[in-house]
Amino acid sequence: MTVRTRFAPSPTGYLHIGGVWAALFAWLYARRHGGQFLLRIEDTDTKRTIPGALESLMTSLRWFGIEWDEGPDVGGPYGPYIQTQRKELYQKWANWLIEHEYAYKCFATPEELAEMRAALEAKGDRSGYDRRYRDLPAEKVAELEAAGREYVVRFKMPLEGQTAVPDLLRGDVMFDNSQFTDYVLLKSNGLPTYHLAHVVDDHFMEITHITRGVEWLNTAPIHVNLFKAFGWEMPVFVHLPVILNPSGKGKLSKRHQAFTEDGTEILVRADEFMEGGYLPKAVLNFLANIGWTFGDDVEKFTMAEAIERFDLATVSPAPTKLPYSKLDWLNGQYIQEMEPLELAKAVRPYLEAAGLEVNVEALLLVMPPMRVRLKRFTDAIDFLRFLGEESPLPASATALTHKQLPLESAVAAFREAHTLLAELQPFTLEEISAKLMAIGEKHTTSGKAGPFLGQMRLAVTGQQVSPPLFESVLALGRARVVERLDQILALFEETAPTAGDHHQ
RNA sequence: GCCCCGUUCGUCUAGUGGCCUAGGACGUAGCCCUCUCAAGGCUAAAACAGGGGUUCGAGUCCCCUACGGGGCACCA
Repeated sequence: MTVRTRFAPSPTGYLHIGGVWAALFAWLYARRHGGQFLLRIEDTDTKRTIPGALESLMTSLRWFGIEWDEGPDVGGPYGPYIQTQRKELYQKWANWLIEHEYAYKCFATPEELAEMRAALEAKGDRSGYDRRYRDLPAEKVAELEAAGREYVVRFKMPLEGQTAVPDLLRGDVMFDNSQFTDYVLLKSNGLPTYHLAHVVDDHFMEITHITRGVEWLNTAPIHVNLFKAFGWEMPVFVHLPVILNPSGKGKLSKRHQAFTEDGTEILVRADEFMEGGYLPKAVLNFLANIGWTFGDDVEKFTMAEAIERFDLATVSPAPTKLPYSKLDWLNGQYIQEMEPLELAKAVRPYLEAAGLEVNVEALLLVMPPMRVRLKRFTDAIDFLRFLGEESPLPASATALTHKQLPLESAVAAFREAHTLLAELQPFTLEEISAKLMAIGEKHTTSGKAGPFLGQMRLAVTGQQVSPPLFESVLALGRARVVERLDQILALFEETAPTAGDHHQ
């Protein structure tokens, strides 16, 4: 039997990172076994569907490279893959259940239900329904129907005994049937609830492994009994653990505080990872390490490699928090492997979004040393600001001195650097580096270039932190550097007009 | 309140009765390297929630407690 898994989100908003994780595991498992992975849209709560959510969801999934073999847009032999378009199917099987006495029509009005709930709760019963329409005589049912009364279809849960939910990660989980009531399968608007829809769909779509969050474990007995009533073979249940909020309590939710107390940023929506400057393969690698281990103490691997050994059975049932700092590390590792051109292309949109116009050649020149410095593409913004916009001049010339580079030496060194860079031939990294180094060693009291290079960086880029000086100079280009040094020398003039030579 | 699940370094995890003086990774700290920032190398601190069993032997099996999480809709 070919393995068939599915990801079945509701189009109620942006894709959640936990959803990506669940989809990834289902996808990996299907790929591992050469089966199919499908995308199904559970939009039976029409009040909650948000226009555009479906598209955004598919865009996100595709950005990650999680491709479905069957789904709303690609079609497939078991479609349609959008539940509201399968309404008749659910109604047909709801009727089948009624005919075979596994379900019944319940005519309770909202008011009636509210009263019932209150009365039940007063007795400490939170089930919300007392099964009062379960055994209504056929004539009475016909009568109410003839009167045009609205109704829902409820499932006849077993009144006693236990239901075992066979869970791949936990074994048989036992539930007393007495704690359940008769749940709604078909709403009064004719649309199914999750319970009916997913059972019907998973059966007809021939899903072999139901992967879903643990929040479904408690209602799984309904599903198990439904499969039994229909006489359908039960898929394997895999209840995936929740992903917890690292900043506080509870599960990771879309309404969250953006940072934890130690200052790490909490990303939740799939698109936040895209905009945050992460590589999809890094995020996927990161997620694959949550609840599952590649093995051999290996933490960095491709999805192709993961597919070779992925197994749902070894997924941990324990809830976890996302270790975001590990994502940054992984992303940095992948960035280090990028070709300069590739990196330049990846980084540019982020610079532009930050309002920095940087030409590709300049960007390319500075990419080799930048590879090792970026955790996310967005990190490039602060590093390369000087390339994209006029950087502020130091407040005064003293800012360009150093205890090993007093004012007079600084003036002399900057003058020399100015002359040098204005004329240097060829204007290459090797030349710039050798000559600037020499200037530094010559003027510094310690004879080390370091202090001068640091001040030179500040002078040229206006930044305390930048890519290595020589690459920065190269990327800025002779013209801009010389112009910049003109301004720097003027600054020295203001501060110490008598320093250096004597034109005034 | 009732029911269900879970619990190894700060975090993600390895571990399926002896190979565990508990391994890896991120993060943290120190040192080296160094033009800033990084990267890289080396080193360090850091965990079996607690209590009872079972067993020659328990992180590994069982029970209880504690803690964490989830669920109890005509929402999924």
